[in-house]
Amino acid sequence: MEKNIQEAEQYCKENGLNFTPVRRKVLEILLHKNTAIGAYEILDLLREAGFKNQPPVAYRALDFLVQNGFAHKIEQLNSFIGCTHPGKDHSPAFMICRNCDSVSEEEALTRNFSVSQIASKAGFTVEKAVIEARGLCHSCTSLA
Amino acid sequence: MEKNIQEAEQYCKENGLNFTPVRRKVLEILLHKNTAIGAYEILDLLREAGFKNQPPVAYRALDFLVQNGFAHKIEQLNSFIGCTHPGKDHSPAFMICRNCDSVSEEEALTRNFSVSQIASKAGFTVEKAVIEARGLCHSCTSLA
DNA sequence: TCCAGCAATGTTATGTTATATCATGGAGGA
DNA sequence: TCCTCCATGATATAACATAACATTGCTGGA
Repeated sequence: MEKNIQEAEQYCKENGLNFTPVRRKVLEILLHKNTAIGAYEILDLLREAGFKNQPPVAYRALDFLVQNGFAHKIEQLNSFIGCTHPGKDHSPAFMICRNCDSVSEEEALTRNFSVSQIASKAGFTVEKAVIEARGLCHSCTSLA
Repeated sequence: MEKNIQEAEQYCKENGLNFTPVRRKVLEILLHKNTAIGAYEILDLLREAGFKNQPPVAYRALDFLVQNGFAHKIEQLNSFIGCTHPGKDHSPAFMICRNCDSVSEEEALTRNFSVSQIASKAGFTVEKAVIEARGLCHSCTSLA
């Protein structure tokens, strides 16, 4: 945990990113749990820790963390989870347990593994998978 | 389009599902576009068509359609898209174009294809992929 | 030193998405 | 008939997210 924070700090230093107290605190909050946390729950925890607690405070910090690979948004839950191997250009697959709410991040590596392969490696039983890719469709690629 | 509606009607008849006017209308709305539509936009269109337009009206119809495979929710956009091959137990992958906002549904078949394979078949250039699976984690599977 | 520029944070307000809850109506079976 | 079930009507509010403008505090150059 503390090790991950230090790595994040180091990474920021090397890349000219500003690892401010709120951002650090939010990352600490995220890494503290193995479930995803909503922005407003984070906001509560920030207030308890003496930070301001208007929504933008949390969302800005989360933007920063997501932007720079320290956290991910879980779209199905409208919530966020810390990333334990930031910095790398990775393309993760998340396994969300409907029983214990745990979320585990599995590396899809070069994007050449299927959901079922990833899941079975992780011992996860998939009931429903959401796959959404953003990018450029065929015609828009042609135009560019 | 009209053909898809009729198929949906047929499917409902065979499966004891109630294909009511609102549900039909919402499906028509969804199938009319190749982009995803938000619930409140659907609500507006429902009102124009003479339906009631409180939020639950749209959300209930959408629940029905999603539940029964006539539509899908695009999590990244908080919006919905009609499904052109409902009824089957399929596991789709969505290609969302950031330029023209089109959303195309590609079949991931037995879940044994990777996002990149699916995308390249569709001529889609992936910039960011979201993969989220719901189910049971290793420990919760063991307990059951 | 002074101040222009910039990034981050503070603050207020509001927009957007989604659900809980209770009431009403209508079809079909005991 | 009466009861149950499902769908819808209606009201209220919860939960999630961002716009817009003010303030602060640092940094680097004149």
